[in-house]
Amino acid sequence: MTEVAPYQRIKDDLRDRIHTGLWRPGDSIPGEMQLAETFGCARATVHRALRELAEEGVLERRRKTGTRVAYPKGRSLALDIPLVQDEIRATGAEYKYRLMHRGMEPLPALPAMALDRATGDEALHLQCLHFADRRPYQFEDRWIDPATVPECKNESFEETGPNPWLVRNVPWTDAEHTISADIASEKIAEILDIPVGDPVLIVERRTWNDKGPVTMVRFHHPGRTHRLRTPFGAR
Amino acid sequence: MTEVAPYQRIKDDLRDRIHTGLWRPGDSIPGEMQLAETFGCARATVHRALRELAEEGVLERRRKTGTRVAYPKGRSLALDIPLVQDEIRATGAEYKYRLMHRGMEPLPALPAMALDRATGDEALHLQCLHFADRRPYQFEDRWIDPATVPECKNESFEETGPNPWLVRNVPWTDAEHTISADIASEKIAEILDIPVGDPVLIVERRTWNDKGPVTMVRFHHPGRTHRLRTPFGAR
DNA sequence: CGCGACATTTTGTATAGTCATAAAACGTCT
DNA sequence: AGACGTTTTATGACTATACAAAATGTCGCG
Repeated sequence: MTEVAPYQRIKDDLRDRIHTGLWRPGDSIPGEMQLAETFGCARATVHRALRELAEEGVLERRRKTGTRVAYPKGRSLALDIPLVQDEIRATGAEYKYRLMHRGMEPLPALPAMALDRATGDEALHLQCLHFADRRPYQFEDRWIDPATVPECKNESFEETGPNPWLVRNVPWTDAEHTISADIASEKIAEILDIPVGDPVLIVERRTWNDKGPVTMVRFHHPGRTHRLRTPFGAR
Repeated sequence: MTEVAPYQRIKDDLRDRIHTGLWRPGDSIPGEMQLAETFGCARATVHRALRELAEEGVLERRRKTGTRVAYPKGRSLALDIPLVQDEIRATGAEYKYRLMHRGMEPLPALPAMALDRATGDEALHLQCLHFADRRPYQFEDRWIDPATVPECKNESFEETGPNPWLVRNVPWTDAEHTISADIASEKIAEILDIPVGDPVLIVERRTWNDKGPVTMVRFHHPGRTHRLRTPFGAR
């Protein structure tokens, strides 16, 4: 029943040989044809296993030279960044959303640069608060480029946050995330209901379309309580 | 030019249909056979395109039901966490390493829990500083489980940091990362040469083997200057 | 000796055909 | 009508084969 697919068995087997140290970084491993023979399967099956392992960064493949065990590079760490409401509801807490500010405004220097526009160009500025069990959980400070997303001007964002709306209505192709730490300014402290000087964890996101920059947003979290964590067993 | 592989063209084409809104989340898309016909290729080629798009989370596939466009879930964000020395040297700065402390010590409560051992069990405790151009860049506070990695007791870690050594000598299978923000305590402030109360970005990592927990480590970075960022164009 | 043309090797991709598997739809029997 | 087994259908996986592309090594010519 839970018969594993052959290509999976091969992947696991090869991974094992690396994890046990039988094959070490830099080692050349047998060619596809030879492996196919030892595993008693077609080359295509071995190929798939090797291809996927290479995609995961475990192996490095070059034509003619063959396949070798990759030197461990930096870990690439897969963080899950779910929609806030999902994240909060997953913990069993009650989610609440409040729009604090909405208006077309000239872009200050920093967001302008982030959106690749000139300082002073008009853009939609949104500030929202997300609550978990009536306590501030995340402060969202967002700019949306009306040139790329003209529909945003007709949205009030009173009821639903910009994130779900954007995710649903504006497909994007590229994103960049930046994570940093800061301390709460007076304004941020008041908004998040924490003492001035407390740590704040900041996630900044910029997204692009084929048409250009879509939005740039900074999420502020109370740093003492908030953590970003990878799911266990990410391989 | 047909320099791109057909399965890639198909992937891009399908992605486009989604990004342009032709196909929207929840929509069913044509079956493999039908797509194969419209693209003028074999079913296997379409299959590969669909499989990879499903792996990327763009599509959802169920037998008999067919393939449909996935509702955008949380983004999973791939952070690169390179070895410190690579990270520093990549910026052109000079890298320097200093071992501050090394000793077999009874585990305090927190690291003990992280390593899944009893408080008071002996483990190897290391504290190191990594410099970029003579300025403190990262403070590393690490515990290594000697039960899983007995060789660690013979390593001085005077010259090379524990990270490269572990990466090279102790294969691991699972890792968990946690990112959080804090403010500099007196001790951390002195070590990192920043004012007390400044923000600190903390990355914590736990890694496992088939034999059990390997190591747990906390990296402290000056938060005003340090950023974690995703590589651009991660799709 | 230098260097370009060519052959070889190994991975990459495509194809058709087969079998497996899951789930929905259908039909039959009670 | 409802329960249960059968058929249908779409995806999932594997095999075998063929050819393409890339990198390397080699041969031969000037």
